[in-house]
Amino acid sequence: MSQLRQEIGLSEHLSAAGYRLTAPRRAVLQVLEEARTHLHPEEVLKRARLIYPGLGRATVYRTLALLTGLGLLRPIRLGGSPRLARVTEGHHHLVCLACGHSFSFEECLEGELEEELAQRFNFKIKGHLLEFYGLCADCRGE
Amino acid sequence: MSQLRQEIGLSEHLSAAGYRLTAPRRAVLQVLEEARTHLHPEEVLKRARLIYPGLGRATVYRTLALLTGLGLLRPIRLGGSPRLARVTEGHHHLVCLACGHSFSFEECLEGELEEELAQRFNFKIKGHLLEFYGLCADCRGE
DNA sequence: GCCTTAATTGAGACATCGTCTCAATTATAC
DNA sequence: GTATAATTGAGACGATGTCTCAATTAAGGC
Ligand SMILES: [Mn+2]
Ligand SMILES: [Mn+2]
Ligand SMILES: [Zn+2]
Ligand SMILES: [Zn+2]
Repeated sequence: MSQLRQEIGLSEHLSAAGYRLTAPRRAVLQVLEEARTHLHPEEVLKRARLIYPGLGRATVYRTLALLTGLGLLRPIRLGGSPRLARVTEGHHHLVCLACGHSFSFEECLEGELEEELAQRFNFKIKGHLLEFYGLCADCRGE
Repeated sequence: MSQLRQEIGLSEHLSAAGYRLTAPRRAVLQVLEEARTHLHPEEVLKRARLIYPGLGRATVYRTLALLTGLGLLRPIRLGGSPRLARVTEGHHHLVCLACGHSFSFEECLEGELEEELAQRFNFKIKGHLLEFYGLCADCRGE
């Protein structure tokens, strides 16, 4: 019996939590699932309107808040601008304080710490973010 | 000869970088140096006006941007609201995605990684931020 | 399939936050 | 002191995010 990894989408989570699956929400969810980068909230609105033209700004923000409250989404801030990230993605960045550019890396050291903190604070940890910040080569004028 | 640890203030950094030391800026710097928490930018404005009443909003944001560009200050986001932090402070938080409350911890694992990344990206690292996020006990209804 | 009903919606006013322009002020070097 | 360029506050402006409310609609019970 091959045990296939069950990929649970955002919409399954939403309805499992007792929220209605409406057309406006589906549009927002689709945009989030198809996004390959950390999207700006207004970019989510723009893209979702291509799927569901009448979509209101408030609905987008309401849906984003819903997903955040469920621990599925995470608002981050990269180089001054607000972005959205799936909680399960790793976020490891170097961010330049002068120009805002960011660079990604993959190393992850937080496994051990996570368990310890979860116990100490009675906290259900869903993800983490590690940022180093400083000045990039360009901004140091080198 | 006792080697006293020289505490260099923000204003010394500013003038060393060739910026003028004006009364409005001094007020902002004083607020930042006396702050015991991560301040909201608008809170900086309010407090600095107690020192220098005529202070304009733009001047505050301009000064904050200056300090950020020099790598002395770091805009962070805690539970949905923008905050300012001294770059040299450690920032290790658990943040609840539902209510926004945050908890601090002290453990720090990033020393080794820091050097490696600085080389790889030719980046001058000034500080870091480590956040775990998830759901606190209250928000899980326990 | 219909009905009922509470959840959800979009419009648009509103609030907050942050930026920009420009004429007036002022820190600094000489 | 003077010259000069940096810096300032006012206030318009733009962007982002929230709120209210009447209209719509998903979902469950029949
Ligand atoms: Mn990691
Ligand atoms: Mn650390
Ligand atoms: Zn840079
Ligand atoms: Zn919470």
